[in-house]
Amino acid sequence: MKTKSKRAKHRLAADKEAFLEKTTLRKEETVKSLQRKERRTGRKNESRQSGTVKAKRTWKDKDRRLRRLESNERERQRMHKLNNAFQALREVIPHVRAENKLSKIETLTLAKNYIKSLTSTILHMSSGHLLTVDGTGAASGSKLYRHYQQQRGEDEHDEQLKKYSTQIHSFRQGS
DNA sequence: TAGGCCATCTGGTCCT
DNA sequence: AGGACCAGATGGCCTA
Repeated sequence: MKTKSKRAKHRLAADKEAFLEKTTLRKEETVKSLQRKERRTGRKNESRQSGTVKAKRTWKDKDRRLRRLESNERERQRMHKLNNAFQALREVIPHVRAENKLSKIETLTLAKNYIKSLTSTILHMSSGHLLTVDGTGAASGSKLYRHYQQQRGEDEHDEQLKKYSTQIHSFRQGS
């Protein structure tokens, strides 16, 4: 695992505004490069086309170009939403230092193991509680527990906890 | 400088 | 038909 502390610190130091500025800058650069590209291809097309055919094509090209730009914008918005969701997920995963920004793949992997460890913990606790209360183990909680054991095996609980805490540890180490 | 991560563009496919 | 979703390509930034 790659060390992230420096980059993460740098990212946090730069506030949201700076980030937005950067994004805008990137966007402007992209637009400029697209315009350059367009001018190049435009010149090429101009040399090939003539008369009304040329006018029609230009109109069609402009229309197509406009649609493309619109769908690019929508795609950008969609990706921003996705990134917001990633950020929200990062914020609910405990025991990770705030400045240690997780990558997307790290976020997903850690979240998966966290959910697994929580699930097995809850099932263990509810099963133990119900068994001591009614002594039969016939309650729905312990049925659920038995089902979980059939699916996962008895040692899975400790495995999940170990896996999760190891992962947390490795992120803390920045390894 | 190589490699990882990310944002964006793009064309294809699916869905409403 | 038009928007949403997806995956590949590309290029920029950052770190070791």
